[in-house]
Amino acid sequence: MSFEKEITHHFSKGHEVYLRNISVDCVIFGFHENELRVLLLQAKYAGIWALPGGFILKQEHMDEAAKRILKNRTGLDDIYMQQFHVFSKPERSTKESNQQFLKNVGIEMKESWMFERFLSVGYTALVDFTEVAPAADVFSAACEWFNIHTLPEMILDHWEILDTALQQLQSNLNYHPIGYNLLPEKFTMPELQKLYETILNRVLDRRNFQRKIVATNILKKLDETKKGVAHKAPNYYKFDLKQYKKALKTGMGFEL
Amino acid sequence: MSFEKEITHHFSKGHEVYLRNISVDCVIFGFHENELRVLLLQAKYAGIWALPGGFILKQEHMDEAAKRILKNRTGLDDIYMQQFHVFSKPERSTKESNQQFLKNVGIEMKESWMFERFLSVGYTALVDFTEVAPAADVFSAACEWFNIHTLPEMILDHWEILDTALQQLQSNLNYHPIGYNLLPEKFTMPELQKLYETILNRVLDRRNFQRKIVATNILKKLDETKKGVAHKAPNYYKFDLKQYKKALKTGMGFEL
DNA sequence: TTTCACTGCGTTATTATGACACAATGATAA
DNA sequence: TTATCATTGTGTCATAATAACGCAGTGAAA
Repeated sequence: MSFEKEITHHFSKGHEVYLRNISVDCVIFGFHENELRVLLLQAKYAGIWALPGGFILKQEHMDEAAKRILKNRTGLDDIYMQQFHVFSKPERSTKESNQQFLKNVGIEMKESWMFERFLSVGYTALVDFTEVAPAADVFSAACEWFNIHTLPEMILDHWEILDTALQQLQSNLNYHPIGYNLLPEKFTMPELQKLYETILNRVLDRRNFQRKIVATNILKKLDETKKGVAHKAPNYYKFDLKQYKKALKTGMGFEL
Repeated sequence: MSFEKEITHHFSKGHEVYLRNISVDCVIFGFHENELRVLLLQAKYAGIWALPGGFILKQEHMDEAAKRILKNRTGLDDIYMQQFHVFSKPERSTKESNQQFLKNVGIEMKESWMFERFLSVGYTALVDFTEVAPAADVFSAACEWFNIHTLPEMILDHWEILDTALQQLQSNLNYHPIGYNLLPEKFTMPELQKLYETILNRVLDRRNFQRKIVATNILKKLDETKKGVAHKAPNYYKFDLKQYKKALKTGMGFEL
């Protein structure tokens, strides 16, 4: 299908497939080079950026919709995602921006379900940066990672959505060992600490951090040290999946 | 307007006023006689119970919709409410039950926005039991308080919604001093402790509880003791609103 | 071979927590 | 009038958790 046809179809027939008035936006976090990053899409004909989002199929669980969106943008399957908030300001309507988008494409349309007001449900995903293959969709010109401290201008209330996700990530980190999803399978203690420091945005005592994280029992120390590194080589660790899941459920005492 | 006319109008024209495919359900907690209670509505013609719920007006913030629903059922204004989860199972559709409802009323209708699938956003409200005047709506035969341990049969997934709300209340209680909304203006230390014990569903040491709650600085001890009580009269306390709000924001360390 | 930045494994002082003791109170019963 | 007794207010102590810091080991680079 041609680009214009696809757009026209989505605007004129989409309401036959999707639920009305409600959308899903995903805040996809990754960790790379000691930086916390989020995956953003660049809207075509505008240059402005947006969170990867989409709509819920008429017979689809909302969680499945979020996973479908994640899969399309990252190629990743079977990732833990979590809804965290519904954004519902009446002014967050996409009417003008969607009409502008159509105009830019060169399509005229008087009415569309896409011109109505949308609530948006925010989802958080934590992914292993090294496994992601960012892919744009038909509405987007680009799909890229951004450091959370150097974000570009974003459409609508997407900055607010992102900020809320970040706050939730920070407070979750205090009670749940979140690292599992953001790091490669094996990692060093300094890497894990940097992840925590980056998310919490403060420095932690190296030795106390190690003591507490080891006390949770969620780590397995591997018989392998990092190679080709200046100074003393740190040991590799990996998560003990069984203990980790147990810890997630009980929400273990875990203050840093 | 007659009852039948009102129903017919809601089913045939409601989509011109409300957003589609999305509803709001409220879990309204109260505390009375050392019991945690929730406010439920009894559906007409069915006898089965339901959480007070409703829909979002086309130009209304979702929080306002929740407050409107609360106000209509309790008469209360200006109450703190919080969204806590979106329930989105495709099977939670209200189609059959709504068709059955119409049939019972004696109305025939082939199509209605009310037959479509609805996602529901759960809201929690904490109210002062003594101030509430439960009021049924046009769909409901009764509006009553239920002890959370002796709940009646409920429609759809409303038990799941209530259970999720309760869990969230419990975990919030560990980090935020929630009592303010559930108690009358002045209260005794044993009353406050009973509230915590009821929500957490375990007994707490009287002396350690007092030490910790006083340490948070959110209470003001009044120069007044409870009258007409057997044994030693407990002192009255009230919340120091300023300190209380500060504590809510910082999410003070507060484990029980 | 030395330097140096970093890692791994400790110690100590302070604070928070859980478990329990005891005197004070005031309606009720003797 | 006085004794009783369940309940409240305050305090103590042993233990656990936490923060702050020391020091030796390692291995690439100088």
